[in-house]
Amino acid sequence: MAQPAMVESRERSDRDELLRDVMDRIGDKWSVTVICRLDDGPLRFNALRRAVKGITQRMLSTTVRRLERDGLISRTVEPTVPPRVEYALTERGRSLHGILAELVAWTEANLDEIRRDREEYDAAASSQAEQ
Amino acid sequence: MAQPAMVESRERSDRDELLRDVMDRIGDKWSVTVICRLDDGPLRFNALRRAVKGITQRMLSTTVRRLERDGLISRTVEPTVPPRVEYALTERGRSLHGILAELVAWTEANLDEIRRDREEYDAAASSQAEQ
DNA sequence: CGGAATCCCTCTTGATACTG
DNA sequence: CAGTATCAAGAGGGATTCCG
Repeated sequence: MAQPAMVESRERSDRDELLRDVMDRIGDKWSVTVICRLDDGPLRFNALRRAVKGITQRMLSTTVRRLERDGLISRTVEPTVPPRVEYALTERGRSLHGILAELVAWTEANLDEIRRDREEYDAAASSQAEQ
Repeated sequence: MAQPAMVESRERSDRDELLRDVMDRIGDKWSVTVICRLDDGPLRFNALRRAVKGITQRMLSTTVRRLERDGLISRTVEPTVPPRVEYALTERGRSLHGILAELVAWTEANLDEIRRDREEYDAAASSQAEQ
């Protein structure tokens, strides 16, 4: 039999850096929302802007460029005047969205209790501060 | 038949805010790594500090306090001298780790290609800047 | 329409030193 | 051992303006 070490080639700390590389990308304020919106279908710049409530032009521009750089979304320009630019999830982006959808489901299932725990924690902390 | 709207009670924009609430928590620099380390078993403060390479005392302290506030990890103090404080994942923390593990797997499967795409993207961008 | 450039401010993080 | 306090630096993000 082969040693487990041959299959388990990555150390834990390597996985840490790996995961952080992706978390740094999708952990910003807007990336996950943009991915979720585009999972419903391709959108042009201003339509996407309207779909992602609260985002500024600058941040949408920055976010889609970074996602395109990582091959998670595609950017298609029709050279008309004025130009039409369409953004869509790539296959890689769709596969990532599948996992994010699980995170959404987990959040919906847990967030109410988490918020209660937060209040409880804050109440306990502030009552202790009064001592 | 019941309207789909009765089941689909949350709007997309509500889910956006929901998900961001959790992403804001685990999207910071250290939370995910701490959760992954504690999934291997409970650890005391300095052991956890050694397990999470590169973290400072201050950031570990801040991170575990926030994770405890959300009920993702537990903090147990043995009132000895000097004190022993043990951190462990809660049931909720373990269930979240299950999803993070999928994210780790996705990252391991995709990161090499992502990094290649990044280089390609940057090379194309810089060659265009020379024009 | 779909951006880029600039300014500015806040929040996160890190370094360091101190403590029960 | 397990933290807290203080300070400084840097990145992320918002508002505004300009452009092809």
